[in-house]
Amino acid sequence: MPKIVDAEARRQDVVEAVFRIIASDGLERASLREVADEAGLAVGSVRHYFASSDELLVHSFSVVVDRIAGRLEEAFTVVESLAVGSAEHDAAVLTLLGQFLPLDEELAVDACVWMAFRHAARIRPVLEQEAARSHRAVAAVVGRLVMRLMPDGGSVQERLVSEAERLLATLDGLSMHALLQPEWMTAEVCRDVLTAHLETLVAVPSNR
Amino acid sequence: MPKIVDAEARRQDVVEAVFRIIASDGLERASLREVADEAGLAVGSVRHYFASSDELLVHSFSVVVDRIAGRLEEAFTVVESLAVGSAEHDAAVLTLLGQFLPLDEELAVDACVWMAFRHAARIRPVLEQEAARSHRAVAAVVGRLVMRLMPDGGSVQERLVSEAERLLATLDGLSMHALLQPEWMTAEVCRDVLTAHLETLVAVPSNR
DNA sequence: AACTTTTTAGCACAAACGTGCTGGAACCGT
DNA sequence: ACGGTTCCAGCACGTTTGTGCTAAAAAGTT
Repeated sequence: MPKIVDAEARRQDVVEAVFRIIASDGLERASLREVADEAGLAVGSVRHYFASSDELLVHSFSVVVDRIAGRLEEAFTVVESLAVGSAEHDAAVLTLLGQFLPLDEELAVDACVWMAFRHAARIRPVLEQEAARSHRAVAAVVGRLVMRLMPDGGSVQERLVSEAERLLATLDGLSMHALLQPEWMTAEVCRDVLTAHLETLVAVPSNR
Repeated sequence: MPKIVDAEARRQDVVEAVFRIIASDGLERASLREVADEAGLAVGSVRHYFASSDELLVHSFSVVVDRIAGRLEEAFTVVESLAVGSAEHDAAVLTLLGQFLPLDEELAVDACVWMAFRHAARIRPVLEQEAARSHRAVAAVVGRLVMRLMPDGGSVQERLVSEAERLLATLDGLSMHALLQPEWMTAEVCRDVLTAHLETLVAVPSNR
């Protein structure tokens, strides 16, 4: 039999090389040659594990989507295990929302890569499917969270979707600003914005 | 003397070709040859008006920034001319915030181009300056608007910046979702999100 | 009509890209 | 020891890119 190499682990190495390149030089520099160099391989070797450049990028996209969705699900189970309104619950919610933001090195790379792929998916049809999957996964968690936090339990369908979208937009906007204008955006401002938003979520059902 | 051509108008034609290409095929396809084709010119002609590809892109960026900043300033003077709290005032505020969103064809192209350049500026140093200018211009208008709308007139400096950032993040997030996931994002949801946000802005000063 | 200067068009080159293809290296089961 | 299979490396080809350079076309002034 042949040389035994853990193919899946090798693929993962290559994917992480892709992540590093996207984070530092952008998606357009993630060519086969650059990726191979970054991974310490030859172009032919990378192409042994990924049939084409498109397959490499699509797979990389799916990996980052899985990572983010996994973190969100995990953080949400923590939230579910706590009593609504308790201090621990509020902290867990903030932790959950913090998964969207580039608060440490690993989160920053993921946020950066995720953002790059989502924007690329607008143009490149091969990425469309993963982009839709990513949107569904994130919207599901945010939707459940909003349902849990809203005073009336999100009984009004119409208001639920608009509040979910409002939270999601704020999160993506914050993440984007933190990536693009880091000099104007501190972790403290992020936290303040999130807590302010949460107050507006649990507070006013008011008229409407 | 030579053939007389309105050089500035020609430059503007080329810039608009750049916009169309970015909106439909992304920034990475905005090469000199593609732009020349789209503008109905030869590569050499485009290069007569723009010394290099970088200069063309930087100038295009500055044009879209000027366009957006101009619309915002204009809409803000309308807001300033009305009494705070009146129905016309609220409508004018919504109109102002709507300038960020791809609500019609022209706004969509601008939002798309603006988004593309801002993300590219993370990587390409030539675009850095314009990105910073764009951020300052937009943050200034949003900051003044928040100061005008907040119940205490935005007297608490710290809360003012976090509320301004919160509004800005929501706007950019909404715009991004409208561009990337148009199928999940209707103009109605956009409006609902904005009105909901405005209610949270004028409502609770609360504790803190 | 001739001249001058702007405008337009295009060629040529090096660099980088994806990909089809070939050949050697490494390694496991026999 | 020795095949057979997998893994690794790289060449070669056709495209596309930015840019330096040349030269024809166009048009107002003399």
